Amino acid sequence: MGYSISQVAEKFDLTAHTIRYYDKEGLLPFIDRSKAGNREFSDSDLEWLKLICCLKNTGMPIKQIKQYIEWCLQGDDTLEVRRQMFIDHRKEVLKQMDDLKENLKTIDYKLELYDSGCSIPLNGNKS
Amino acid sequence: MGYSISQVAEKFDLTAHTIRYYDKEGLLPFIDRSKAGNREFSDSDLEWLKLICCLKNTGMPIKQIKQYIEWCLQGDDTLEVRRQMFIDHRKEVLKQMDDLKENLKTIDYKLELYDSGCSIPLNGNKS
DNA sequence: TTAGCACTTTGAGTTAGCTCTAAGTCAAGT
DNA sequence: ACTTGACTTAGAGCTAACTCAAAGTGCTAA
Repeated sequence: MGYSISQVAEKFDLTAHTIRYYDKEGLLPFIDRSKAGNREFSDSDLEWLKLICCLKNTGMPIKQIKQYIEWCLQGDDTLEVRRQMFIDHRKEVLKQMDDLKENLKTIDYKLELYDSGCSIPLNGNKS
Repeated sequence: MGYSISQVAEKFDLTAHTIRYYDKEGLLPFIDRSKAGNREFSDSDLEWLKLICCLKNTGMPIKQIKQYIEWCLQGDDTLEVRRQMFIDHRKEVLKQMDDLKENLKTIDYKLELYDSGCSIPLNGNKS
């Protein structure tokens, strides 16, 4: 039977609109249809969508995800370029984590000032 | 003398356009002007901008940052609401770090598959 | 004094990623 | 047969955050 678009939407905390948008953008070229023309997601499709969400949530643009999907469809000739994409993207994710850690320090510093009851946290007369 | 907009732009890896946009949106109501009408940033202004960039880079919308700036200008009456804002935002940053860690696992798993030379990483015939 | 450059403003345009509407199809329940 | 509800498409609309263009001002150096 497979999953309907609304079941998948619920599972992934997306809307059906968004999933159709991803499909339209070429991110889901492998989804089967029922006789009525409705999308039917298999378990393997859910794995694909999970990866797509992972890439999207780590800041990869839709267009680049689409590029990756196209490489996948092209077969083993693109194995190396796909591997390299993950290596590059991994580096960006690590950068994001570092940046987040740095920014957390700034936030914690501000919180210390607020918690200490100091009303002049930053510059003497405005913060 | 203070810093010109282009000096600040360089320092923060922003464009002068973007800084003017932030100013227009009410994020920089404290910047002084030279006789010629040009913005002159003080060291204290740079601290403000640093905090603004920190909040922006951790996903806070411009409108909410503007709200914070307005609270700051209102004085000590808003100390508690500002403190609470940082507490809430800190929680969101921690959530982002957790999500990033989870997604990194997925990426590392894919990389293992690619590195092991397996051409069928996800679902048997398409990835 | 004139050229050049960095700055100014207003307001329009761009991009990404949705988000929604309209009009319609299909299958199941009463 | 009819209603209900989930699905379909094409395409328009929306929001956030820039990004740029046009027209103009004011300092500085030759």
